[in-house]
Amino acid sequence: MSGMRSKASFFRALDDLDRSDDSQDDEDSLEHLLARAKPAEIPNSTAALSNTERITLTRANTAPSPSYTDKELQEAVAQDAHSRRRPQPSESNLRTVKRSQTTGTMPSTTSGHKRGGGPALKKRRTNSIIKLVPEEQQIFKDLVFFFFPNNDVSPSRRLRIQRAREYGAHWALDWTENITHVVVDKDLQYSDLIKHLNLEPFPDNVALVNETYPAECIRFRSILSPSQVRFRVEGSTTFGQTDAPTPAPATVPASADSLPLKAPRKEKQQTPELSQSPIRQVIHDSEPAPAPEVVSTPAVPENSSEVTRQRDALDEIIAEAKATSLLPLDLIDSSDEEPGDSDSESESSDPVPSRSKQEPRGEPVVETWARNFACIQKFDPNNKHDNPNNHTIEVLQQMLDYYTRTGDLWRTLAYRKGINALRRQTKKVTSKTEARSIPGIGERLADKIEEIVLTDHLRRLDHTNETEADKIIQEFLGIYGCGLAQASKWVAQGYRSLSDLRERAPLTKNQRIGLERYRDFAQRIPRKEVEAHGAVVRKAIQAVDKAMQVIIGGSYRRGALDSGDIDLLITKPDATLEQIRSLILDTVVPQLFQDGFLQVGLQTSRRNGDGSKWQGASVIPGSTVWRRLDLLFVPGAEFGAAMVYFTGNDIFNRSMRLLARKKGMCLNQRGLFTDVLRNAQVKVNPGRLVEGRDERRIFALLGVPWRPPEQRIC
DNA sequence: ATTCCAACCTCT
DNA sequence: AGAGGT
DNA sequence: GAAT
Ligand SMILES: Cc1cn([C@H]2C[C@H](O)[C@@H](COP(=O)(O)OP(=O)(O)OP(=O)(O)O)O2)c(=O)[nH]c1=O
Ligand SMILES: [Mg+2]
Repeated sequence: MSGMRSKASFFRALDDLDRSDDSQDDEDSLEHLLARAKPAEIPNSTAALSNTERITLTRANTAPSPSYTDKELQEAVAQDAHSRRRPQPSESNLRTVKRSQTTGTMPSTTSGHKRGGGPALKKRRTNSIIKLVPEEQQIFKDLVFFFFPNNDVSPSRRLRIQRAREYGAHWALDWTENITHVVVDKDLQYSDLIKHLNLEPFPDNVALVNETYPAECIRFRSILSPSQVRFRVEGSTTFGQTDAPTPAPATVPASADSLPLKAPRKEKQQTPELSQSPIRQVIHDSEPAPAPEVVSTPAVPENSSEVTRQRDALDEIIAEAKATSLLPLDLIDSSDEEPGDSDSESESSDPVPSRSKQEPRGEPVVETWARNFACIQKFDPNNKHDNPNNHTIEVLQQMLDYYTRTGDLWRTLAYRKGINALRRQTKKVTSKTEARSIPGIGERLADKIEEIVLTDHLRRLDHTNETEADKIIQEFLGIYGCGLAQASKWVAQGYRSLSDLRERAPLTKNQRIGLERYRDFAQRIPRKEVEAHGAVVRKAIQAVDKAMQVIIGGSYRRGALDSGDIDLLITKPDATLEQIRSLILDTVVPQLFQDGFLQVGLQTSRRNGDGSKWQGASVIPGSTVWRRLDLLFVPGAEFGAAMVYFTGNDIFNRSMRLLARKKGMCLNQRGLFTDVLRNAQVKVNPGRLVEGRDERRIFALLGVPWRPPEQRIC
């Protein structure tokens, strides 16, 4: 509940931030800040502090924005004319095609008699030539749209219609039999439509959608289910059905990105290298009854060479739209029938079921539109080596990294999309125009791509990247309890090192701990030690309640050779949250403190009656290095959803959740919910729980082929 | 100009 | 509310 | 930053 509010404000804040910065050359503003605040001026008093305004990292935009409108327009026009003469300019994606306005190629043309004449005629003239998108992208092919109202010529509406037609839709001016979709404008209601058309029972073979529908379909590159709640026309009879009967799907390149402000850490793990045998442990948890035990599987390695899944963090962040489209559309990669799986993924790690079972029909058919979600992607098929744009991508990723660290969410998003688009090109992109023609790559990125290709270098990175202030901020971000806002503020105030902070800066309790244990927390935790921490906690817990289960999640469950922290999920099939919480907080935690295992609590839900986690630090006997420990209390009924959440990785989670959202559902750590009603981001109705206990079923209900934890790295 | 956006929990 | 965290 |  409070979540909604904070979420809305979260994005508002981001938007503000966004607006304030703008580029050109932003980074040296940090240098200015640094220069301005000399060490001597470091504020000591709290008064000084409170007066200090938050100084943003980036400076106000002095440079004029690109403004290319006119020129662009001319170019577009010229190109249009040109291509009309010579229909197939190799360069352009777009073909221009002449089409009659209403239903050109349609059977049973509804024809052309435009109803009134005047304005319609004019419209027809201006619209008679539309640029059709390449045929394979014409998602609306053979569909007939009726836009309501059909007499209004507002620019935005015309644009919508035009775009729909570019994607193959036929536009019916009059009410005809062959209409497949009625698109109702924003502030009109179902009753208006009925009145206007004079038809009472709205034909049930015609889809009724609101004005956002066509654009969304285009965004997802496919026909979305018109019955989704978000497409509902105000006042229309709300069918109980969500989109169960959804016939069609869509596509999406979309996004899944995260804003890991803290240093993205390279998760070097997975595939234990060759000889390094196989510590590979897999938890298997089958059904509702969580049977969390650890089973070690025999060596996996086979060909360690192939997937060097060394993908760096940036790489991972990307993810969303890797292998795009172009696949023959249907059964994604349910390769099931060929057990050999020659090329890849030893799924050897797959839990339980005997391999013989092989379970072929398990894989859901993934709707085409959902294919590009990172969580659905097969795993790591292509990548890195063989990509012709490899170098360009690497450089752009440094930019992405920069904007990530800098907290610029939207630019980060844009870079990720651009990089993903680039990654799925089959040949090297060498010119600006070539780059420009790729969706997701605009003027500025195209410039950068060209520069990289030509000079092997991006000048912008010279000062953006490894600036002194930047490094300091990076260092500060390593402090647990210090985020970008605090780090920037400290830099602006003139603090330049950890010892500056230690000596003079006012710190919160957690920041003090984070600072004191800076080295400890920065160290990776070997897999073995993660297990050891888990064992200590498990022992302590089971001394009190034998049925209580402790499962190691996070990167450990994904097979990582080392982890940044220890994530423990604590559950019992029939227990409620209250029972688990009180057992842990009242009994186990105090005991473990007494044992000298736990060192501090960092987030302990002490205030909150309804806490569901405990975070702190622990030390394994014989060591002096503090480790961050994260306990999650999970009632049995929420086990599956909690496993999904706690296994991650974060990008994978976001991708799953975005997918759920696109399907009108909501996935969180407690379960998968359906029929969620949102009113502009804000959840109005929490929806109905569909599944919480069974991890596999959550995948299945979302239409995501099961992916073992090792493959959930995006 | 606006949208893009995961969904939560805890502390100050 | 805004910062931090998972 | 890109697309609308
Ligand atoms: C950081 C983060 C984690 N999670 C989930 C997925 C993670 O696997 C799980 C635990 O978080 P983390 O422990 O932060 O991440 P991790 O275990 O995947 O990697 P590391 O080795 O650095 O510890 O919580 C999110 O859903 N969103 C987030 O932003
Ligand atoms: Mg972890």
